[in-house]
Amino acid sequence: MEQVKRLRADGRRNRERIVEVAAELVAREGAQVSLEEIARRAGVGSATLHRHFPSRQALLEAVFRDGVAQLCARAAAKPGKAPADELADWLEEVTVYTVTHRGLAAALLAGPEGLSAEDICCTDLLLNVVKALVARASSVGALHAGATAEDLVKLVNAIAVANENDPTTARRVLRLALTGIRR
Amino acid sequence: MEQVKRLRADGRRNRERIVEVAAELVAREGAQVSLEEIARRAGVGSATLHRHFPSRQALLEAVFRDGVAQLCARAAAKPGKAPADELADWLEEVTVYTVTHRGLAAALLAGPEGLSAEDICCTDLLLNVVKALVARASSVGALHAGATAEDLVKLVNAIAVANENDPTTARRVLRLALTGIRR
DNA sequence: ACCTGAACACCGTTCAAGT
DNA sequence: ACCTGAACACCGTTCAAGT
Repeated sequence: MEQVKRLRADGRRNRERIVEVAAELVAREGAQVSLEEIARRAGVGSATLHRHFPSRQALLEAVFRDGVAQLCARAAAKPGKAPADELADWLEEVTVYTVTHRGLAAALLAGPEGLSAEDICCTDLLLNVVKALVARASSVGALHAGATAEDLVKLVNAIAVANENDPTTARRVLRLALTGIRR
Repeated sequence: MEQVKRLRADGRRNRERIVEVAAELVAREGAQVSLEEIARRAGVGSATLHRHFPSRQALLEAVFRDGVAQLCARAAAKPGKAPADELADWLEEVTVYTVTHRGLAAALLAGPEGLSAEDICCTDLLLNVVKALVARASSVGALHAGATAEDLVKLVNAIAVANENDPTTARRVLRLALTGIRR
């Protein structure tokens, strides 16, 4: 799943170990965790971490990409609901997933900046799924014209980053946003 | 407007100078600007900054409080629109104000944490206004039951923090959220 | 009462030197 | 080709010593 450049065996081992330790520490301390500490616990020099992952964002993406890809894979396997409900439900699922995986919201918000041009970021994975769901709901006329996939992803990311570790509030605020304020 | 404890004249001057410099640097570099640099440019020792403002959040609040208070004061002076429109318009105004004042979104999101218990934070100022507008719109039955003032402030803060320096997108996403996705 | 400068324990990034 | 450890220029916080 994770596409890795051809590396010498020790290089690959180090890379994997760094991501493993990073996942653990980011989950515990958030996206701002010290890179120095990650390197220390992974048993590598700080320069090694930095060459494998030229930016904090690149490391965060490596930590979260597989999980997000799996989340996206689950989007297809849904029962035959009304397309607008399908979209709403999936946005809710993404929101809860993001909020319960510390550091992911921050990574999504930063998007592709700080990444090398070739690798696709988690935001793009999500965006593709949302685009498909929006197209489906649109085609049956169930969607408001202003509801674009880009803005919906922005909205979900925004709510997630503002409610890290609080899935209950995040879900409630998202539902409010998908419903609108007027009776 | 800014309530200041009784201080010796030189203490008061230093405090004012720190807030002045902080406002300038936060506007230019964002909420994460170095406190060390603020102290340096204000011509005080870092310890002095730290005693006047025991946390970064306390300094940010001091930087933004007056502006937010003025924004809140403007809420009353509105023509006689439908209450739900009045609420929507004001939320839009807050969003644009926040997004165009760099660092404010981060300060609002952090809320009262890192502040001494007595001083009221910017979030509370906004919340009071939104509560009043929600009550008015609710009383004429124009509002969806799920739309609480607390969640609306959360929503606005979320959208603002995710769209710093991009008022166009922020406004568009907010309108989407206030309208809902369904046709 | 309030200030300063130094001390402390960090941090991210880069680079020469190793294997 | 990949690694390491040290060097560099920072950072926030605290504390002794000053006025």
